[in-house]
This record gives sequence, structure tokens and C-alpha cells, in this order.
Amino acid sequence: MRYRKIPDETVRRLPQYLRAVSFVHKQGCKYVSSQELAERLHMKSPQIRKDLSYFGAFGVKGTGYPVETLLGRIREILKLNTPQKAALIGAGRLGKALASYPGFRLYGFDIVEVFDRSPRKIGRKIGGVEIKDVAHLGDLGKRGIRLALLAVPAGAAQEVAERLVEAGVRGILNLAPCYLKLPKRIKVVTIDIAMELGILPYYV
Amino acid sequence: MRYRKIPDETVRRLPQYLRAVSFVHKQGCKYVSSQELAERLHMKSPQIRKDLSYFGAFGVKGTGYPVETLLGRIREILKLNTPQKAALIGAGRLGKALASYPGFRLYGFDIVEVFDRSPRKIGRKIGGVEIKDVAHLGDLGKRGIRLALLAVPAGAAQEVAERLVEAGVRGILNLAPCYLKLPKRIKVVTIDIAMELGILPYYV
DNA sequence: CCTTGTGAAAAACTTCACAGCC
DNA sequence: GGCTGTGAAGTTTTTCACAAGG
Repeated sequence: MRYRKIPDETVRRLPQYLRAVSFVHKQGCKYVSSQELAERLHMKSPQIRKDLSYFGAFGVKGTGYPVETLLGRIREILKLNTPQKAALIGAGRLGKALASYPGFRLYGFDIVEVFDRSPRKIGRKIGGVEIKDVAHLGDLGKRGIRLALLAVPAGAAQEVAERLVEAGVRGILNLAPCYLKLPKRIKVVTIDIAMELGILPYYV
Repeated sequence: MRYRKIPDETVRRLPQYLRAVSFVHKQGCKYVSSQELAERLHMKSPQIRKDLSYFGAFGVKGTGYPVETLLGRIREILKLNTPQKAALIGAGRLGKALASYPGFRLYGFDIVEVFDRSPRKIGRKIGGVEIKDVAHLGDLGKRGIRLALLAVPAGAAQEVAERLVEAGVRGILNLAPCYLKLPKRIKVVTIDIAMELGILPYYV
């Protein structure tokens, strides 16, 4: 077999596992048990065992999972084992924060292009990358850039997203508070910080 | 009955409904159908009808849901009908972006306090609010501040979060790439942007 | 026609419990 | 003793199908 079909919910948790296992790895541990991970992630251990079982039995009974193998497998499934180039659209306050965010490295992401609309910003540098005119995206796909971080105002998001798709982008992390209507083959993940905050009062 | 028990997944979708219905409201529509919302949100219409049915039958058959009533009900369930005060911890690049983010208003959130550790920042203003020393949180709970946005480095997040809980905060939106170990009564929502990006290559 | 509201069916996911192995 | 891996059981969530109403 290649791998069994991996449930959506499991895929959604893999990046969390990656982060937690990386942490354990940095501490120098060779093995990690499902209990340990469960505690760290506020989950139950059978859940983790089941998730990991979807991509092959490589845990060692009585000991746990070999940390390096585990990292490799998760990266392999998520296709993070080769560095992923990404473009950032929007060099406003949020764009600046993203451009200098160190956390992307853990997942092998590299922001290699930054675009903005404002002539005042074009030509300047953020995060070591020169800001270019968003009117000239060029063929991002051909340059190996299939991911984009969209940090533009909600009013411009749909239009820019369509142009990104034309430019060969296949996946978009949308930080504007709106939905994007794009062809089904394009994967969109939207993060609306205010919306996430919106559920807190219910539980408080 | 008060309301039937609302499933977790439904609660999670309410902020999305709120955003979408607000949009329709701004366009001046009096009614919106489950189909319309479904299209806008990339969902199926029975899902939306079921979700809305959990808090009372107020849709008009043949027409749809009255937009204003719908907004009111969702706000009521989410406890967003009264303005919610929030504190922002961390005035770095991300903190600055959050302080000036206009999207919070839709949900009735108001950032009334900003804290940071750096003496260089303390005393300055962002988003119209003076930055105070994080060492002196005071009793946030007594001042009606039960929510906090945590935008500090991962290394400091756990410690600051514990102090927030002592200060009377009940819900935390954690933007640091780490898990927080806090009493169960505290609701934590973590957003790790890099992690969300992490699932894109799998689908691309 | 058009819609909502909902029980029932189906699907998806989580948890349990324990065999098997170190 | 410890831990993994997994079928089966249990739970939650989604989808369907259609009665009932405008």
C-alpha cells in the first residue's frame, strides 16, 4: 500500500503534531510516547495513536515513537520535506508582521516575493525581500511559487486572489475577513482573527 | 425551553454566519435564504437550516430568514450583544497590526488596554491606547476585561498567560505558536498562522 | 413555485479495550 | 512494568427527504 486514506481531521492535526514533536526533538529526546504528546496537546492518547497509525506502524512498543522518523513522516505527508516558496501580498501592518515572522521556518516555508499596491512601498524591503508592484505578479507558478499569503484589505481580496490563481498559485492563506470564490482546485484557508475571538464570550 | 443544546460545531460556525449575514445586511437585504448563505460560505443549505433551527424557528417559509432578527439572535447566543472589552499583550509587529485592526468592531470587541515588557514601548500609544507595563496588569477582571489577545513570543506566552488568569481573564486568544497549560475553566483559542499554512501543500 | 424545519439515515470521527510486543 | 496498533463500540455531525407553510 501507499498509505491508507487519511481522514481530514487527522490531516488538520498533523501540523500540530509537527510543532509538538519538533519541540521534543529540540530537547534531545529520541522517543516520544502518545501519552506525552497527548498531554502537551490537550488530547487523548488513543487519538494520537490512531492518527499516527494511518501512515504506517513505526512506533516501538514499550518505548514510543522515534522522534526523527516521526518528524520525517509528518513532513512527508504534508509535503513539507522540500522547502516551499510563498508570495506575500500586502505589505501593511499585518504583512510586515508576517514577513518577519520566524515561525514559518519550522514548516519549511520561505517568503520569496512580496507585493503591494502602494507606490510608496514598492522598492522598499521587508524581511529582506524587495516589495514589488502587485500589478506585475508575473508567472509565479513557473517560478515554483504555488502558495500565497493574502494580507490585503477585504475589499481587494477577491480580485487579487483571482489574479493569483491566474499567476499559477494553487493554495492561498487568506487573512482578509471575507470568503473567496475561486475554482475548486484552489485550496483556500481563511484566518479571521476577529472571528476566532468571536467564540470566546460564549464559553466565558 | 431556553434553547436546545447547541452542538460545538454549530457554535464554531456562528461567527462565520455573523460575518456573512452582516455583509448581506449592509447590502440592504431584509431576508436571506439558507441557499444564499450556503453559497457564500461554501456550505450546504440543510446544514445552515439545522444550525439556525437550534435557536428557535424564525425563518419565513418561502422567503428566508429576516436579516436583523438573525443578526440579533447570533449576537445573543455568542454574547456579543454587549460590547466586549479586551486587553492586548505584546506591542510588537503583530500586536501593532491587531491594535489597528478594524475587524474587531463587527463583533463588538474593544481593545481597551495594551501591555508590553519593553521600556522603550511603555508610554507610547498604539491604536489610540497607551502601552502599559506588563508587570502591572492589575485586576483586569474587576474592570470588566475578561478577554485577552496574547501576542508575545512563544517563550513568554505560558508565563504571561498564567498572570492573565490571576488578573481575572477568562478567555485568551493565543497568537504564539505554543500550547498553554491553564485551568480548565479558561477558554483558550490558539491561532498559529504558520501551522495553518502547513496544511496547504498537502492539498496543493 | 419558493422556502423552512426536522426526524431519520448515513457518514465521520472519537474513544474504548485489549491483544501483542518490547 | 511499559507502550503501540486496531477492531469494535460509542458518539457526534452531516446529509437527506419531505411535510408544511407562504
